[in-house]
Amino acid sequence: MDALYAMPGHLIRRVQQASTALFAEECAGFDLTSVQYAALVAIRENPGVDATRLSHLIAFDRSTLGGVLERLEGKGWVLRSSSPADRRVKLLRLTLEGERLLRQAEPAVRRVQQRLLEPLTPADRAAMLRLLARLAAVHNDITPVPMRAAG
Amino acid sequence: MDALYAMPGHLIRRVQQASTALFAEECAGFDLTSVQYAALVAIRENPGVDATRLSHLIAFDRSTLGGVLERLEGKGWVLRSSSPADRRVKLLRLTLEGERLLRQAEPAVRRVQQRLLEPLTPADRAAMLRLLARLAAVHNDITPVPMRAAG
DNA sequence: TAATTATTGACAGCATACGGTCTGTCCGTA
DNA sequence: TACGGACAGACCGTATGCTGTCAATAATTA
Repeated sequence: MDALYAMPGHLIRRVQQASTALFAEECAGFDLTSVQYAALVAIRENPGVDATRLSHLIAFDRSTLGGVLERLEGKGWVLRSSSPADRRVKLLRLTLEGERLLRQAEPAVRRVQQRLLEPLTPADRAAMLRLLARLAAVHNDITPVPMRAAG
Repeated sequence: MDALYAMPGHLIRRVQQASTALFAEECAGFDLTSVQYAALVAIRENPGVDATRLSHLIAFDRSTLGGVLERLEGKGWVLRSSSPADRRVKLLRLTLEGERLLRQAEPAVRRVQQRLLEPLTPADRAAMLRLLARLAAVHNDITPVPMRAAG
């Protein structure tokens, strides 16, 4: 069992669990998950994206993203409109409600990030960010998005 | 969007994604997920545990673990037997098949852990492990297992 | 001992996460 | 211009991950 507790895979899973729990706690009042938050931010910064490009931006599986967008649309935070240029595509943008929610939630999300690394010293926090970014970047080069959109 | 890519929460999610992808790749022939592997190892090291104690050991939600155990039992790797001492409890142990599979999969799992941190320098690998362990330990003190079993 | 409380596993329900498939659509090319 | 391949979104199926609830049973206490 020592082996299991020392495995990076297991440790990363635990930290991810902590991250999700902190997000849920801080954003309890917003009916918002971390996944939905990432999607909203990406849509705000890229109004008019389609779902496939969005899935690349935030590294979601396309199937997963479909459900996420459906719920965001249901809550009135996102609009999906057919593209006049390409009838396959649905363009995404935030509603005013969506933008308002995002502004309101941002302080809570900042607290999540802060609390997540709080147990570390400032130097260790910087190191952790650097190392995570490095691993994420390498993975990004190898598998930009879970399988399906690699080619 | 820069903000999103620099958030530890997002980065951890990406690294966890990489970890899962590597596990799936290395263990493709075993019909085994990382979650199932952790459960098998913990049962091997603690023969006769019940599901609730097991969920503490590997930090799974109890409900989630139920489904995992069901699948492991279905594949003939785990036995669930009623406890004579407490009729609420089902005791868990590996079958011979389960032990055999675990032995066979272990090299692949080691490769996963190695490949996951391979992009880092040896010094950075050690740092990463230390920092992850620190964060996981702190979270462990605060929420031993997702909600339900904290008391 | 009887009533209360706690615990265990099962189940329902929602939200990711991923792979596979299908239909409709676009686009380059013959 | 017809055709084959690439691509977009919709679905389906499986596996986590978590919350809440329930019945059975154990432990505690009045």
